[in-house]
Order: sequence, then C-alpha cells, then structure tokens
Amino acid sequence: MDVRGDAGSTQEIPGILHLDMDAFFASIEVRDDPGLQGLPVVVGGAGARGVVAAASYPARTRGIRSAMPMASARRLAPDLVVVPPRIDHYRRISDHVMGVLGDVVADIEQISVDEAFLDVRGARRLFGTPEQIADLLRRRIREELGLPSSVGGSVSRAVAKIASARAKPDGMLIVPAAGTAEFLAPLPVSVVSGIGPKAQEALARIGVRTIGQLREIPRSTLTRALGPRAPEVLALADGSDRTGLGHRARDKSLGTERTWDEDLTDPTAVRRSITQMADDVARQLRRGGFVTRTVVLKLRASDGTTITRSSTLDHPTSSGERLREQVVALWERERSAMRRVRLAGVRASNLEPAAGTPVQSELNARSAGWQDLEAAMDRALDRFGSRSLERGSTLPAAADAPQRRGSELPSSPAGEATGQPTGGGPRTRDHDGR
DNA sequence: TCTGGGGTCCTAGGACCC
DNA sequence: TCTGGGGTCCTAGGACCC
Repeated sequence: MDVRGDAGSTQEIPGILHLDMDAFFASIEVRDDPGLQGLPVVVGGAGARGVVAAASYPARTRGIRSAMPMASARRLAPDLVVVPPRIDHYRRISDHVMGVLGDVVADIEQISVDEAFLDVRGARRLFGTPEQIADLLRRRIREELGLPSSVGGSVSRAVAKIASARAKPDGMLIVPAAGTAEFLAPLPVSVVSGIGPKAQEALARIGVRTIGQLREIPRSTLTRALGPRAPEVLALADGSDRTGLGHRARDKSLGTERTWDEDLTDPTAVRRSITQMADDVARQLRRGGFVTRTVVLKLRASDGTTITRSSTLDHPTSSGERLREQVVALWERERSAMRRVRLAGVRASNLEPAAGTPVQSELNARSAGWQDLEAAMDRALDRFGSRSLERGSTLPAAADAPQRRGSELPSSPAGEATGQPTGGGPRTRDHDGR
C-alpha cells in the first residue's frame, strides 16, 4: 500500500496518531481522591483471585503491572491501595475524552475505553502539524478532565501505537517517516501488537529478540516462526508499513463469565449461576438490538483446563428462556466430568440485528448502556455520514436517557453488565474493563 | 496466595453438498 | 464400488488485546 496521491512534492506526514490515557482507571481514582496522590494505587478485584486492572505510576515503580494477581501486587507493596472498579464512571469520562478528540479530528477510530487512533492529515490546515495537534489534544484533556495522556505519531498505525507507549507517562513522540526503521530497530519484538508470549518464544528460538533482528532473518524462517503474520511484521520492521485507520465492525459476540474465589462443587449451584448468566446475556442482547444464533458455555476446572461447548439454534433469539435451555443442556452433558468449577461463562455469538429495519435496531440500542449507544452512533455515522449526528446538543441529550434507564436496572452499586446474581453464591468483584 | 472479564481473530477437523 | 475438489457451516481450542 502506498500513501495516497498526495502531490509527490509534499513530504510524508506522520499523520496517524495514537492517543492513550495513562493508567486510565488508576488516574481517575487518584484525581477523584487527591489523598491518593503519590501512593501505589491499583484498581481491581480485592478477592482471593482478583487481578490488577490498572496501576498508578508509583505502583509501577514497585514492579506492579496490570493483569498481575492482586496477591502478588500486595507482596510487592504492602501499603498498596486497592480501589474497586467503577466502570460506569470510567465510561462516562471516556465519552468525554472521545468528545474532545472528535472536536478536533474528524477521522477517529476508538479501540477501547482509553485509546483511539486519529488520522490528522485532514486537520493540518486548521490545527497545524501532528505535533501541534497532539499538544492541543493532550492539553485539552488535561484541562477539562484533569487526566494525563500520551500520544504517538507515525505514518502507520502500528508504529504510532508503539510510539505512544514509549512516550508514557504524559508525553508525546512523533516518529518521522524516514526515521521509522531506525526508531524500531532496538525495540524488543514484544512491543508489536499481536506478538504475545507464544510468538516471542517462537522468535527467540530463531534468535530474534529485537525488531531490527527481524530484518536479518530469511523470510522463510520468519514465516515458519510467525505464520501468516510474517509479511505484516516484516513491513513494520523495515518502516514500510502504511496501515491507516480501520473501522470497527459491529459486535460479533457478547457474554459474561465469573470466577469464584472458591471452586463450586455443587452442580446445582453451577446450574443456577449459568441460568442467571443466560438471562443476563439475553437482556444484553435485547438492549443492544441483537439476536443470537449460537450459545456458548465456558467452563474452567480447578486445574485451569478450560472447555467451551456451543450449540447453534435453528432460529436466532434474544429470549432468556431459550438461552437458559441451551446452556443448561450443555451443562448437563459436562457436569459429571466437571467436579470442581472455577469459572463458568455464557456467551452469545453469531449476532444478528434484531428483526426490523436496521434503523430500528439502532434505536433499540439507544436504551442500552453508554458503550452500546456509542456503538450505535458509530454505525449511524458510518451509514449516513458525519453530518447526520451533531455533537454538542444532540449527544448529551441522547446520552441522558440510557443513563437514567441504566441506573434502575443493576441491583449492585458497581454492577451493570454482569447483572445481578442476587441471593446466589458468593459474589465476586465486578470485574473491570481493561 | 498462581492467573479476571470483556472481547476478536485464526486454525483445524468433520459433516454435508455439489 | 472409490473417490476429486471446492465451498460452507459448525464445533472446539488457542493466541492475543485492553
């Protein structure tokens, strides 16, 4: 892929930015409670099997990282402050952040609550160079929300993301087109999104630890180690990658799961729990304006082995009753082999828009949570163009309704998507969002 | 006191059809 | 009385991301 027909004379602009909020959940909690300033703070589950969802920078200097078991984090910092997640709160702040980005840049791809890609090549005339735009965005987020963020910039999306990580905390790093390969060469391959522990192992076996070393490996060797991703990773390494913004496809699945602090040994308790989950998933489907064709039961045994069992329906549904039947039938087939259950989950995949016109299902989605509302707006924008929905007056007004509606549903303070395992077994912490 | 919860994407085998 | 090749759907598992 080449850059657009950009009248050959102009220099190639590193106009793909990646903006990432710094320690998002933890930064919010510290902002809201200044007494936490300077302390090792983590957001996450406090239970026996809790993990860290986000760690403040003082916590990070002690070696604490997200996804770390909470017990390990406590060992590293006995004075650790553990704050339970407030997902709805974070989501509202996320909406505000994305609103700021949308004020300045038309072309945005939000990829999670706390990060987004921006193509600023069209905003130059109005707002200046990528550096100036990044500055403006970070300043506005700091002023309006009191939160730190970092920005990376490049000619490619993958490199912009790597750059933002190098810019943290509270910094900016724009990589010029010509300096891309040089910038990447010394970095470990693990910085590339998509190169996880397994791929790193495979690369280490052929002597590759840095991105620079990737380029010296014969293509065929690299392909054996990485599989079909090899060409893409190679393009990254030599600076020729030009991937721009993607566009978020509509939701493909949705579900809920739960890990118990102590394994469940009573099959009836498991059954009760998964029927509640099925109801909850059905409710999420209806709120989102979806029906599902495939119901998946996920089970993890005490030794960590995980299985999934699915069944596909003749007719798509969003009925809790139907989901419960399916999920219970799947459980009945496995229960004798699953004496101790650590985790159970229910997921609906093969989603389709609920009956009615597409527009109708978009309207249904309005009664869902903020995220769904946003997804619905994204789809509307895709379909009708960016003028179809105005920011400013329309957004907050539309956003008010689901907020009120949402608040009457959950029975637990922190809860929302997880539904209400009322009266049932031990209620674990309500997850997180990272 | 080993490892959460929400997802996406990919692969591979088997069934089934033409 | 043996057997190709292509395509699609379903199921299951695994790697990976935030």
